[in-house]
Amino acid sequence: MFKGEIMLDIKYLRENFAAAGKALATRSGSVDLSSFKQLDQQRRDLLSEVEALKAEKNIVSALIGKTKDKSQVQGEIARMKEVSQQIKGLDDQLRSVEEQLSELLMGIPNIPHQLSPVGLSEEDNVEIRSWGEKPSLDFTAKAHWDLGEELGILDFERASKLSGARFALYLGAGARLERALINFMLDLHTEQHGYTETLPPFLVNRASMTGTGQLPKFESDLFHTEEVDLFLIPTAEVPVTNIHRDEILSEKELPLCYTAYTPCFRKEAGSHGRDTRGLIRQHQFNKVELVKFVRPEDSDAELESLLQNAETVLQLLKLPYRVVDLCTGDIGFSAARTFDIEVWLPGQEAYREISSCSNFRDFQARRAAIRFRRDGAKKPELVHTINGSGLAVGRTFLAILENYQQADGSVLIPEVLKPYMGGLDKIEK
RNA sequence: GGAGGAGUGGCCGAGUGGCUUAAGGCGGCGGUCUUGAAAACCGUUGUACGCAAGUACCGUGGGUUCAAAUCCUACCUCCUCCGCCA
Repeated sequence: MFKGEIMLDIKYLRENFAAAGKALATRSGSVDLSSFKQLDQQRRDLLSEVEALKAEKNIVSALIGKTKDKSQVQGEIARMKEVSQQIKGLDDQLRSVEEQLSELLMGIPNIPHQLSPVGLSEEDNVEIRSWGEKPSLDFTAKAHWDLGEELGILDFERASKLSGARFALYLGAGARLERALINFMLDLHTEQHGYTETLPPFLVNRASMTGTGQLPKFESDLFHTEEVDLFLIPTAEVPVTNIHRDEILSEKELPLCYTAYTPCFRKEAGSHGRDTRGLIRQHQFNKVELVKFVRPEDSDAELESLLQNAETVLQLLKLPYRVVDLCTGDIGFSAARTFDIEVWLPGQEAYREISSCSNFRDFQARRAAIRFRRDGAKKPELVHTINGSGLAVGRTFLAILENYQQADGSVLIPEVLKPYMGGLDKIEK
């Protein structure tokens, strides 16, 4: 039953138990499926037992209803009273078994895509292409936090006074540049790439977080509001994907493509000591997200085109990057396949992630009950969902600072952003 | 925050304890008629689990009853009025 929710893929797991376990084993972290078979069998046994009793109850109750003289059916009434108690008991057992089963299933990550390279960690990711020339500077490249503070467009000290570590205060041309990037990205994706702009809530409920896979497993990564049971979104993926939760779409409206600018909030629990300086890892950052709902047979191609839409942003900004195919050990919980785009940062002499584009196949669609009906078909099918950053705005901002820095400490404005900067072509002291 | 009202199928809407496996209408689909179309008429039209019989679902969760869309209860959402507020 699992009221309201779509049955998790119990049938698939039942029929492909060994294969699923094997595929999941290539992921990082262990998945314990040992209790599945027993719970599944218990559930089915209870279900058939309780349904038989309910069928009997329905028939006898109808008979009692039709009988005018209730004294003739006192025996039936007494018996049904007992049957009702039995049903109540069995329903309680069933609910408990289903809760355990649901908890187990909700904790199982997505099965990796067949095309994802098998590997244990980041080390085994596969670079599939790179674009652009790394700038050859005839001076020592500065890190963006030094550049930003010297130019007076970033103030980390005051941000920490306001909120604490891992927050940033943008000032003047810096604030303007962040806003310019948001507008530039949204305009590009809506006007050139065919996405519909959305501006969703930044706080969502448990059902939404569960639909996309953040809950129940990753609650500790999320900011939560105390008085009402809501969470600050860690990515626009959550509200935007959940737009169509519990809906049946029609085949002709697919693919549905949305873009959204939102701030994102992450606790970054467990990353103490990493990227403590600068904009790389913040509790709050801006991101423009791309989200697609597609037919299953289109999802591989649609991921590729979404990836290109994200790459286009970097190409227009003339920022060098590479694309990495994540291996099975490095893919996130909900994703089946993920391409990361990593931008070149001269200040760190390293590529750093600036976008993550994933095909979730039917994983989120199942949890969030997002389906579509093919033309002429009777039964609805699960859609595939795809999303990716297009791009992380804060990281784009810092990539511009580091790649466009000049010997005198000033920073040039990329050509395509000038109209968004009121014609400004350089940030200087 | 205070006082009222309401949540029923894709949509509108009837239903205040048992011939409701939810009336009727609209929309959708199929058909009859037509040179074709419209109109009219006839039929059909939710989701999940299950091989099936069947079971569940009338905002959500509990409860009362042999029997709940219908009664009780808590919560959620929306509407109206008052207060406060960007």
